Amino acid sequence: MTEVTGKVPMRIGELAAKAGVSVRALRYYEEHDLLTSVRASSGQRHYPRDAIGRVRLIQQLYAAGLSSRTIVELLPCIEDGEVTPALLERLSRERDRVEEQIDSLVSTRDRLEHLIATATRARDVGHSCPGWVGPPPP
Amino acid sequence: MTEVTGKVPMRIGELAAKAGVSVRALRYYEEHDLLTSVRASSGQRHYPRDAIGRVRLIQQLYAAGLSSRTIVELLPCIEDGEVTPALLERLSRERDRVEEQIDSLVSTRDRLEHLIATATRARDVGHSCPGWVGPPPP
DNA sequence: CTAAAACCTGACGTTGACGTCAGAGGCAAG
DNA sequence: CTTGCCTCTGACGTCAACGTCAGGTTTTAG
Repeated sequence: MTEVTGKVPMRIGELAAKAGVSVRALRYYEEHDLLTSVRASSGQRHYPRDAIGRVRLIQQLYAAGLSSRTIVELLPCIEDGEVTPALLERLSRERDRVEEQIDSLVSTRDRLEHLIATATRARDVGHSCPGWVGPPPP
Repeated sequence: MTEVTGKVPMRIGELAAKAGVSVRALRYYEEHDLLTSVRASSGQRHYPRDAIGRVRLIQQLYAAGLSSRTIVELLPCIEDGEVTPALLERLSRERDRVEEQIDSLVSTRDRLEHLIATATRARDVGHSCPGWVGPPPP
C-alpha cells in the first residue's frame, strides 16, 4: 500500500505524484532555484509537506506565461511576503501582463463561440431546408 | 516617403510592418500553410490587403496557445465558414481549452492582486504581513 | 538476503516559432 | 550604370522546459 502521508520524509517521487508533475521537472526546478530540498546523507532529496503547494504555485505561474527567471525573482516575495519596492513594481507589471492576456483570450473565446454558434445554426437549419424554415430548438 | 496603401502589390516587408510581425514569421507561416501568396515572375511574394487581418488572426490564435498544426486545421473553417462536424468538434474543444486557460489566469491574477494589496498595505502600515496562504487541495 | 523499485548525476535529445547569416538576385532613383 | 534597399532560398542557431537514456547507488518488499 502507498505511504499514507506518514512521518517518513517526502521524497521526490511522492512530491511529483502529489503535485502532478514529473520527477525530472522537480530536479529542473531545483537546478533553477525555484525549489529547495534537504539532502539525506545518501544524497536523496527530502521535502517538507508544503512543497506541494509551492510546486503547484510554480505550475500556475508557468501557465500564466512567466519564465522561470521571473518566477525565481518573485517567489521569495510571494512565499515570505518579503516585498521591496522593485519587486512590487515587478508584481504589478506581471499582473498587468496577465490582465492583457485574459482580455486577449476572452476575445478569442468569443470569436470561437460566435463561430460555433453560427456553424451550429447553419447545420441545424440548412441541412434539411434551405433558408429559414423550421422551429427553433428549445 | 512610404507608399500610401497604393496600387502596387503589397510585398512581404509591408505586410510584416502592417501586421506587426517579422518577415521571417511570414515565410514561416507560408511554409506551414497558414498563409498563401501570389508569386511575381521574379519570385517575390504578393499579398492581398486582407492578408493583414489573416496574420493578425494567426497571431491571436498563437497567443491562445494553439499550435500551427491546429491553426492550419481551423483556418479554412474560420475564414470560409466551411464547417464539418469533425471541425465543429475541434472548435468546441479549443474553446473549452481557452475557457480553462482563462479561469486559470483569472485565479492567478487574483492571487497577484491580493499579494500586491497586502504588500501595499504592509508598506503603508510599516511591517510585513504573514506569508502567503495557499488554496485548499482538491 | 535478494530482487525490484526508487533515486542519484551527468549529458544528450526534443519541440515550436521563429532569429540570423550567407550568397545571389530584383527594382526604383539619380 | 551604380548605389542601396528589398527580396529570395537554404540552412544552421536559439531558448525554455523538460524527456530520455546510461550507469551506478539506495531503499524497500518479501
